[in-house]
Amino acid sequence: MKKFLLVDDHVVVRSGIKILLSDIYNSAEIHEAMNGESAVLKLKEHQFDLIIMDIQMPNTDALGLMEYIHITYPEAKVLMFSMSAENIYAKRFMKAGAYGFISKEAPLEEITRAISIILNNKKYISDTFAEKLAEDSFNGKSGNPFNELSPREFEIVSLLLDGKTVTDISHSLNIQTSTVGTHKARLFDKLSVTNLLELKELATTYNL
Amino acid sequence: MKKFLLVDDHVVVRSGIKILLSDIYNSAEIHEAMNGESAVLKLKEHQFDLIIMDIQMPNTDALGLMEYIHITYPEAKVLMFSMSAENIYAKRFMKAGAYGFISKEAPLEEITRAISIILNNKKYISDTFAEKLAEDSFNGKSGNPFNELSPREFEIVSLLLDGKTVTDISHSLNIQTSTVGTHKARLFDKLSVTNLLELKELATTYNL
DNA sequence: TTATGATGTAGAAAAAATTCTATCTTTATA
DNA sequence: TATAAAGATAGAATTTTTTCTACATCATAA
Repeated sequence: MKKFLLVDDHVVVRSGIKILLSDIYNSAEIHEAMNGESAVLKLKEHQFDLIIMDIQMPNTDALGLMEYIHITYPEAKVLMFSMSAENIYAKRFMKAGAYGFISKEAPLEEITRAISIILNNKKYISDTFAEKLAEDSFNGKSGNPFNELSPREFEIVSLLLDGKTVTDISHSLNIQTSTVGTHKARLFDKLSVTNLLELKELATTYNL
Repeated sequence: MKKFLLVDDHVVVRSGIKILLSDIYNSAEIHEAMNGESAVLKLKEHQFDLIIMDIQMPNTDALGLMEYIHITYPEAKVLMFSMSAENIYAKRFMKAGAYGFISKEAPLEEITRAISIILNNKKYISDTFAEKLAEDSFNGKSGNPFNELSPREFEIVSLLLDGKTVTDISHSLNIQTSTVGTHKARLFDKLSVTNLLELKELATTYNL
């Protein structure tokens, strides 16, 4: 008999997954937690076959929780659920020990497939995400993406995150705006972001 | 026998609500739509007792859909579902003709209560939302600066927060970039922000 | 009912940002 | 050490954004 733990702050989402699970794994034991705190308690009381966790919960640091679980229960298998499509967090969560990362927008079959793959002790990686990963490991990159930045790029990224414009930066660094622009384009590329807000988000997750 | 329509892009959420509904209203007929387009089709085919709709769906302008429903089927009753807590959107949706607005974080009882109230032809307003409304009318001004924005400005601020550029917006709204620029400048002024990051921060503190 | 202010729109001009290409320099590394 | 890769820099051309002005519409308060 399988034991599942659902960590999500939304009742309807939990119910939805619950139905899905009990449909496939009859007589499964399904526990729920609506935040990190109650998840930690549940984990102390039970040993789960699979933990399904939302990445965005108010008052809960999902990444921190993932790391905690991985360290405290190394064999625990966690499938991360994201409200939005595969995003910049995926890699981070996989690195923190998650067994899979999937969007709630994914079709039912993909969700059930992810679950069954993980229950068979394999990691689940969506096609689009796999591509990204392959690309990265091919390039030998790993770790904090901000570490890939050159000193000058890092200097500029900090100013950018401070709300400074390209022109501001060109003034305070005494270089041309085209130079700042070039740095900016290169650093956006290295960090795989396409706009300031994404950059901000990335910086926040790496608490820069 | 009741007829429901669920409009939400997430399978798990739809299933969750479905269970909830069929638990209370046995033999209810529950239809599903995963986007605005299919919702419109469903609406042409059936007459629903209640429409439950997510406010955030990719490729779907939920507010526009709400307005469309209200105009095309004036007696239709729509309960808006929001992923985040009651937020700035609530007021707008109620204004657009919604019968209720509720967070998916709400406890199960509140959700079922909201549904039954609306089925009895009354509008449902959550306590916290009612409080906010009262507060607003008491202060004359809202505590939330986003309420000062005009509909168009609000539309644009949402897209901006979505990482869309001025040009992107001008295309999707079929207006000139200068027009978008004007709106942007006015809304920055109203919100007293000077750049996108400040806007984002403000939006976050008001959990938009 | 009229005047006022907010709103939605855009043209034109100006400013800012981006892109592309090309140096020169520094730093690995075969 | 020679050579290639990575980094810092810009000029020029182009694209995007901003700003300023203007005008029509609409709601509303006097």
